Amino acid sequence: MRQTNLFGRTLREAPTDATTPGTQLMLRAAIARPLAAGLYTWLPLGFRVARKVEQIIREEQDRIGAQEIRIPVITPAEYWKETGRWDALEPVTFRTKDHGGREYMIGYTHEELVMHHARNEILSYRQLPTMVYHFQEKGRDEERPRAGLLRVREFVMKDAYSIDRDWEGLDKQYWAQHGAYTRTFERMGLKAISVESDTGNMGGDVAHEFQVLTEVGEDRIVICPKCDYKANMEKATRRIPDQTSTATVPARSAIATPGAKTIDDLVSSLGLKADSFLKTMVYRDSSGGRVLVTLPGDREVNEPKLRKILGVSALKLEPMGPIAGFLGPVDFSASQKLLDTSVIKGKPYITGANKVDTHLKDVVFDRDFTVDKVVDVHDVREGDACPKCGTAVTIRRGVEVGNIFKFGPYYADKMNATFEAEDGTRKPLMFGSYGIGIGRAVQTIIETSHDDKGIVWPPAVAPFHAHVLALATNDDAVRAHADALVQELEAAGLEVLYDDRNESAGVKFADADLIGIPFRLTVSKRTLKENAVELKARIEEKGTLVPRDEITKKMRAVIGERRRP
RNA sequence: CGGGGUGUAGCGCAGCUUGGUAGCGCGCAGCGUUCGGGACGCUGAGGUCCCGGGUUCGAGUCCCGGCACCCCGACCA
Repeated sequence: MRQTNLFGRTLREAPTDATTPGTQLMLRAAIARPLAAGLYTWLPLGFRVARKVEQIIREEQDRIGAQEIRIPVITPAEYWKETGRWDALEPVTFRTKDHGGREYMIGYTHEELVMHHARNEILSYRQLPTMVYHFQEKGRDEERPRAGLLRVREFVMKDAYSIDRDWEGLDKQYWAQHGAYTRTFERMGLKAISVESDTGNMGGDVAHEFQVLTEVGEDRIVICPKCDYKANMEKATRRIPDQTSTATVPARSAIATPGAKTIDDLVSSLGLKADSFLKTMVYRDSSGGRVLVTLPGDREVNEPKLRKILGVSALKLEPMGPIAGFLGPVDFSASQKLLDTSVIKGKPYITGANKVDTHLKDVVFDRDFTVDKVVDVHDVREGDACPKCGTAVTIRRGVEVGNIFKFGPYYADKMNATFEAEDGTRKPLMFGSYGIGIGRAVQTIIETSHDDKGIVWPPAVAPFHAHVLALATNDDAVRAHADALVQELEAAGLEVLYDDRNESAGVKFADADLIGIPFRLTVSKRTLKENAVELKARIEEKGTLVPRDEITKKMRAVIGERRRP
């Protein structure tokens, strides 16, 4: 590929609205261009990377026996209505109607469609287990796209679906995918770790995410430095010290706390620590009843955990008017009262009195108030005890590059998808799904593999194997030699980007560093004199002269024997 | 969903306070000189100043309304 013909140009300066280093490099190196908020067009350099990422995924999916199919982008409403997700996904999906008024959405994901086909194709246990996958666009009307390709509104995902007779079979295919993911990310140069995750609006209950730790990530991951515990903060738990206070506590009494509407206010006005208080909040459950949630003043509600407990997809604090800020669990009537597991038994707390400017002191759980359920609804923090081994955990940011879900019969039950088992009974198809976002993977590679000059592509996903630079393109001898070299390399099966532009050496070197192709081959008057070519790896400071007649063999060796198809 | 910021040439920005011929750097085109780390000279092209309305003799600039994009926060009782 001649660079004079390359569609898309490199930028000296990144647009100011590109905030992460990877986004800046992605734009500067002509990987992709924005079209609208959260919508990007792949340019040739980026598209080549995306295709290589896809190919690695394809090979690893094929290796575990998954079969490639393709389901349309435009999906009819009827299947989504069977599972209730037509309504549940409304706020985050793109929808349209055909001329006959029939409703469609751009697939947010494809579980329903796979399940629909599966129930028609799979009649007998003899056809199981099986696994299919496809690469297809997903449309998600994200409230807030961000960081270039990291969170967008349309993107290609590889989504795979396993179908089994029973939990045992599902478990086997689930872990086969887990293994495939580990190999897939390793091959594309991503250091991804597997963490326990919440299942969100996907349904089901067992899930892992593959997270790449980086400061630009939007997820927070709880990691135990000692054992193997790793979990998304949305799901993470901690070992709670078994504390019980046996001190004799005087009867509760009211105290005046004018204007002290927050824990911070109370801490500063009463001079006590935040964990001396109980904070109480009111939400609504799925049937519209008031839910009272009480937890220690130094802890915060973990909304994903609470959503799951309440079975709702969105949470909203109930407007409580003037007594907001003075709420407490004593004598408050609600359809459900929840207490967080970290509230210490027997300990006297200060709580709101459900009366303006008033709190109650010496409030003890079980003596002064009772609850319906004690549940884990609090955030884990840096330094909390690991739930497995008790070591202080750390919290890091991560990008979720892949996820795997074990649904079991969840979709089959809703969609009446059954097969005839060996004993003649009808059983639900056991289901799992497994996703990797292509664009996010590419952007994450850039975020985690660059230096101050540009991208450093892992060889397996680089847009080209080699970047040939002809210095002084107006020199006939240099040009002729570079032309011949490129031809020879391409004939040997190498993918070559050829900088044949009439630019200064500095510009060419700078662009080569920016684009980040693993190997740079320089042809110049200087190298011609030695009858050699300068070979420099992107990750090395200096290059070496390689004799002209050995260069192709040498490049074949460093790239591997891989030929172009 | 809320808050903040920004829209002027392909990119980065100035001009707006105080209304009066739309600018700078990079990039781009032509010619010439250069040619191993973002070269130099000369000449030149390139604008719906986000959109609509208003005020005014006159609006990039002032006023009103809208749109787009970016960032932050996810309501903490």
